[in-house]
Amino acid sequence: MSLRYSLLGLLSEGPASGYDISQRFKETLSAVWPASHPQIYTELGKLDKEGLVEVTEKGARGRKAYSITDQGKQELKEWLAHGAVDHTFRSEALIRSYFFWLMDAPDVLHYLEAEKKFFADKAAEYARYAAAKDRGEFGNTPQVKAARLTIEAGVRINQALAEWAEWASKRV
Amino acid sequence: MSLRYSLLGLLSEGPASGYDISQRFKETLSAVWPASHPQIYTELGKLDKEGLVEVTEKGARGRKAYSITDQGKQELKEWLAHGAVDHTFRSEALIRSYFFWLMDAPDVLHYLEAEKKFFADKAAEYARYAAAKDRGEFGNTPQVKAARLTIEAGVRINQALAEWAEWASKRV
DNA sequence: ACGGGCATGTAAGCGGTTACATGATTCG
DNA sequence: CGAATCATGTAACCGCTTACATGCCCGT
Repeated sequence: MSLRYSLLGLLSEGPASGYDISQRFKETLSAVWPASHPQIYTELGKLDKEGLVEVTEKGARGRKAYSITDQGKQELKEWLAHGAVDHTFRSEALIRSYFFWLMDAPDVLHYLEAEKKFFADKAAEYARYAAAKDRGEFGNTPQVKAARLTIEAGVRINQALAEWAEWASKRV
Repeated sequence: MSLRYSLLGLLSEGPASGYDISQRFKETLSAVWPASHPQIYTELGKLDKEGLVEVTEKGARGRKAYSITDQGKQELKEWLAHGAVDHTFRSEALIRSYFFWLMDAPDVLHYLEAEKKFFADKAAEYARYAAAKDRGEFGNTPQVKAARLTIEAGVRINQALAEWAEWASKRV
């Protein structure tokens, strides 16, 4: 259901094609939710059939720009106001730590080193993006402000995990 | 693939039934990876067919205890040593922050308040568990030490998100 | 003895990934 | 003009969830 409402939310900012949405996802939302392009295209098709979005523009090479309908807006607001929150958390990378006892210490340290770097780089990448938003490079619309909050979560999670990797390697 | 290797890893600690594994998952691993019981039972069946695990004990009311085979051990070690790490991160709860601009400020604050509490509670729950492990209540085997690292990641992520919710509510 | 939770499963369906396919532009 | 990349999709498959089904054991 998450992708569904993500699409409705993104289309609330204005009409967009599948490709547009794919790009916008990469910028910020991908920090907290992945979305592949086939899934986006098929989901847009479903939303269209259900009348929650509609094609309002056709451009070059088969480009179809979708707009959210009133029904779509209503469903999105309903979800935001009353939809249950799913707190499920998934991280394959962390599963492995549970099985460190099956690995040699040097391999574990090597793994943790790489993980630390990965998370630190991600955190830095998101932090740069956040700083650009703070400088007003994307304007100061409510949308940008909200996205600023989301990206901050990305920064903090990745920072926390980089520190965790550091801490863990001292314990091995 | 993650569940598959989680099962092989858990069975490396000793024979266990589907239910046993379900319980052990809840204790620690569920902080970083969810696993429902139907999925566990079906995956154990598949692993059995492939010869990576085998039924070594049959008990009351159809209980089947599985053990990891040599082939299973080998496949697990191969994964731990050379398997690619998937860093995908999923959190429905954070998606919503991207759409705060569609909500009334009071609703947003209310949502963030609840989120903060949720994450703080989770962090505290995992921290209690970690403290018990540090006190040696579960022994001091390599397995317990590794699980200690995993649970620490759970603590830190949830702490980070509780702080994020606090920070975000000041920015609304 | 029987009600509630323990324990084990099966089946259907959806969400999501991977692989494949194709035409349209842009750039060197 | 050819290569790379942009942009849009389709199909098959798999992981995972939800709902259903069932028998056993324990406490009252």
